[in-house]
Amino acid sequence: MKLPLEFYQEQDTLTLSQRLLGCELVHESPEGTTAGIIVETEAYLTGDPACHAYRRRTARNAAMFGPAGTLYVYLIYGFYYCLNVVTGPEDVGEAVLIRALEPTEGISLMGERRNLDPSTSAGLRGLTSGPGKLVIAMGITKEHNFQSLTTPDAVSPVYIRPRRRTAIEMVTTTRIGITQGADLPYRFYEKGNRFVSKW
DNA sequence: TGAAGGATCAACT
DNA sequence: GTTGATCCTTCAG
Repeated sequence: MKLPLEFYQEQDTLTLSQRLLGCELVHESPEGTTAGIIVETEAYLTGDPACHAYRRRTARNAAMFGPAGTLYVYLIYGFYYCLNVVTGPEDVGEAVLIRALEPTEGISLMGERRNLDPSTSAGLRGLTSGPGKLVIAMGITKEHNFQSLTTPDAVSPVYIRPRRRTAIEMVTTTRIGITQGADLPYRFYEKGNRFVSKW
């Protein structure tokens, strides 16, 4: 059921950013399985000054240069991790940032990880309504950097599967929290979904 | 060798 | 609306 390698290989980064909306991100962790529908993404392309791979390949951004369908996890502001899906051919540093999820599975486990009460409306929304939050709720760590979304390795499996739902209305805007390339329309989210981080 | 700054969040006023 | 928490990477000297 998981999306095959070809899904990541055969589409460019901007197309993938849009097509990942409505798909479901799954983590089969030792504590239990958590999953959520992707409702917000951002694209980071080569030649884009906001992209970590813009300057050159370094130890930090090396995963972005891996094959499509690889995970890129990195620390931001010293506190939080962000989760990216690597796209583009090998040796091309492009990726899609997953910015928000709508929880579907393992909600009580997410609540424990986030120290929130999912039985309240605010608590539920707070589980995954931002890139740093969803990484905590899903139990994803820096150990998942470089892991494949299609070929499980030693770390607990993370993958994305299609999820049938009615056609969504998509909104295209500029990206959040960056200074370079701030005018580029590379952010995509599901219109009206309350788990989107900001609208 | 050092210092600046960043794809964030939560708790303040 | 503003600010503090806190750490790793990068670039300059």
